Amino acid sequence: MSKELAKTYDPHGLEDKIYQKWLEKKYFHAEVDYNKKPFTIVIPPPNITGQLHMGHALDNTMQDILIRFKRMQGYNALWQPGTDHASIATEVKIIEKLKEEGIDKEDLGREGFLKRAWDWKKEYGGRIIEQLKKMGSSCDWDRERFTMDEGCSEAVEEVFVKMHEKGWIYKGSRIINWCPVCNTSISDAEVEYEEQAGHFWHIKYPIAGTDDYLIFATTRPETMLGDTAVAVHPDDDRYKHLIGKTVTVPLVNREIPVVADSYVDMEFGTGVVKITPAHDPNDFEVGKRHNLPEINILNDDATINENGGQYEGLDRYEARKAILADLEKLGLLVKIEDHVHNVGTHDRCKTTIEPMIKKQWFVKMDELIKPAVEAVKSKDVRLVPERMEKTYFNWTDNIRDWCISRQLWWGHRIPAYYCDKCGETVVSKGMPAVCPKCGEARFTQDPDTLDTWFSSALWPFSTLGWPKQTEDLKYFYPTDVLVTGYDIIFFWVIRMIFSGFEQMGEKPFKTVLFHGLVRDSQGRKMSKSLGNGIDPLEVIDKYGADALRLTLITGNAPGNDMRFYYERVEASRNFANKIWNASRFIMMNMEGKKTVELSAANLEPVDKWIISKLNNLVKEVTDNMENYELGIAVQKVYDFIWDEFCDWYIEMVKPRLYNSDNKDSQNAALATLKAVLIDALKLLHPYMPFITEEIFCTLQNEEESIMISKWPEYKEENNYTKEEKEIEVLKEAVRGIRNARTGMNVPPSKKAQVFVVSGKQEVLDIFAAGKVFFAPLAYASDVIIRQDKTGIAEDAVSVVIPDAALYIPFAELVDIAQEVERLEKEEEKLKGEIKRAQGMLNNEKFISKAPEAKVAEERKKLENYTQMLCQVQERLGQLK
RNA sequence: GGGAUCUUAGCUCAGCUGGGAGAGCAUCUGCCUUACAAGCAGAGGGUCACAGGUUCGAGCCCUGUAGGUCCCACCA
Repeated sequence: MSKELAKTYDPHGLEDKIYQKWLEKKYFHAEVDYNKKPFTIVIPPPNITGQLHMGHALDNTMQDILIRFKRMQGYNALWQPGTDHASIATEVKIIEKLKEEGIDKEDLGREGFLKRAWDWKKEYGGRIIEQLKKMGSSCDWDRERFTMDEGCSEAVEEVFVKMHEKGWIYKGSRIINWCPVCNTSISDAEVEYEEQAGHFWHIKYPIAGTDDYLIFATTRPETMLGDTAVAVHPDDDRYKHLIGKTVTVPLVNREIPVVADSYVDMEFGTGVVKITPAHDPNDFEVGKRHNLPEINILNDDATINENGGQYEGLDRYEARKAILADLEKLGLLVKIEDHVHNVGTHDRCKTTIEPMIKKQWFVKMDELIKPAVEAVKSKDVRLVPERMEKTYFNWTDNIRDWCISRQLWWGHRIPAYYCDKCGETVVSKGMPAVCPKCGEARFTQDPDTLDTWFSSALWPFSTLGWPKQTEDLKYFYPTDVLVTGYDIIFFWVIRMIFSGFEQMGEKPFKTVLFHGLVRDSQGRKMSKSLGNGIDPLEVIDKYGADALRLTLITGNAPGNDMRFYYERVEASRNFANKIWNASRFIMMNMEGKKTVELSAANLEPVDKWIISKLNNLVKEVTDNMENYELGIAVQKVYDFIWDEFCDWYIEMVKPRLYNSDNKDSQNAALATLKAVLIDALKLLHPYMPFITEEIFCTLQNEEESIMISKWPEYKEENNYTKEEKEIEVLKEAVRGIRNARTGMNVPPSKKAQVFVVSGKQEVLDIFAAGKVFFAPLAYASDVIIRQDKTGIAEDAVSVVIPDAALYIPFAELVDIAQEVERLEKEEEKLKGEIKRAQGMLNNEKFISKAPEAKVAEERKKLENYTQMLCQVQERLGQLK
């Protein structure tokens, strides 16, 4: 006896209860087992500052689908979870929180601050994990990791020391992006360019020893305090004579040379550029080429420093105002133009960054990147969709050294130690014992921490135990698929790939499956400031996680953005309800009957038809999923369940279920219903894990869980081509009759006789065999099968299908004029089809060049249509 | 400036290697048919942005044009 399903589908409570069961049974847990093939996914670790948003929901749904699919296929599936310390994002949050308490970061000191940070981690670090569980994520929670846990930290130190020894990590004075609010350097990838309305100030510098001037334009006049040259193009005739001369920087009265450099664009502005090597990346390069001094004019908080003379202490924007005012007084400000330009801002706090020269740690990229480029080129690492390769190479081709030091406290501290006595730098795991240079035993560790991506780059192997050579690492690495958004290709994907090759000598994953952004119903990015974000938890609360998952995965191709709106979730929920009710119906009919075995001998043509359909579905869906076409795969399952199974098959077997006289037939129907439902549920399970589990377990409580059941397989013996065709004939006839009846406004309650007429005995046999369900579906009071149409009322409604005609004598109900109109429409349609087919077949080139099968197909169609047209025309002749 | 991508039904989008245009929602009509009105049965609605080309055959491949979105570089 099976349990009963609740009367209506309600995900509330159900989902939590099921998830709890899965956890208790340890279904998510994976252990090394050489008898099984591994399938591994590492989660993109969410930030500990994070709340679940739609992006996470999509990302994790995709991963869960793949993991559940592979687990059912018999792989040893490991989904490795964890969280990211997210150094700057978290530090900013903590500082905000401290501010509310009236505490300044500096007051706490490093130790105190870190204690607060760990408290934060404790409090919020697990929040998003709990939210992921709501989604149904089948992560191996026993293996949860954190980028700053002991093992990951060891991995970071190991890599830093190794790469430093190799010379690929170095400390250097370079121009970097400085965030004056966060007080730290940031990498190029963290700079966001924002279009801003600004001005072009045209300024004159007096040429030394003359009364003449050089005029140039600038958007950042305050940087003139750090000018050490002006540059012109070497071929610019207007200025050739001035090369080598000097000009005076007003206000600070510094004599600086006029240099020639092809970096200058003659066409742009006046063709003269002021050069500030310490505060502009291009100028920095020019400065290097011409050996110019680098004058830093800014403090870390972007106020002017002692090099700024009378402007010292002013904020950068106040200084700008003051300088412009002073220039104007001196008559050196020529004009002001409105100018829209791109301003670099910090992606976290939106502050305008200042380029500055600082001593920072860098990773040398030129050699490191090579295997990562090669791997993608050779498809050793496959990007899905393929076009992402172009984005990938766009970055690798223009790679610059990676600035990895951050002037932050929350993160992995750089393992570099400076001798207190001689200042020697020692990079080592842990504090060195003595200075190799002077023998001193006291050191001070570098105060900086590492870019948060430095540790996430190691995530695929650090989570498996590296640098220890663990069994996990041997077995589960390289991982199989990485699922992530295309927006972090540069930040994360590339860095994992080169780190994998460098540290492990092997790629970190075989495939990267990209998804797009989840946007709002109007196509806008969901954001806090717009307030247009939809909380996945709210959606789950309203419609269930299954509905949310299905919504996120359908109607969307890999790497494409998608719009999210509630109507779509509703449609998904309706589908869940549909399956629920169909299952309830099947179980109701199984009540009190002995469990039946599926036996081919007892199967009727409809049973074979649906089994054959399912068999093809299994093949297609499996193929689609192997190719990461998740949306296509689930769409096919959806169509199969709703259209073929519910709307056709269940309706077709109802008469057999209600008639207990023929037990064999009833059993065959029940067995088929059950078997097909179970396999369909299995195919759907990766997408909608909760509802499928609930139904599966209710339906057959001998098995523990659908999630560890076997994935359906394509079987040659389940291929019933003949029955598939036969049932399609009946479906076609039913559709035709329904169509005709609707056209006449005949209500379903009004039954009528249906005559089936065909000269072909095999067609008549099909109807004879299917009569039991054909009759109710065609609203027939009786189905009369014969070889000719003698004795059928002249004014009967007629429906033409290939090789047969159906007649429905409605007597008083038939409106002859309407019937003629309908048949004429049919005639037109058929004529069109015939014309099309003839067009193709009359084309000699088509006959000679197109594949034979295609030509035969068209011939068969032409034959069918011609024959149908004949019947329609004959009928029309009678009626007119 | 370089690159990517999109333009398909009223709306949102699928359409896998070229072989008779699909779904969901919306609209219209008829149904409480004993699993489901969160449903059933039907209907209407598309020169697949435009212009060329390749091909027996193009929504799909190539070239160009227009418009939208995004990424990178960067404008002193």
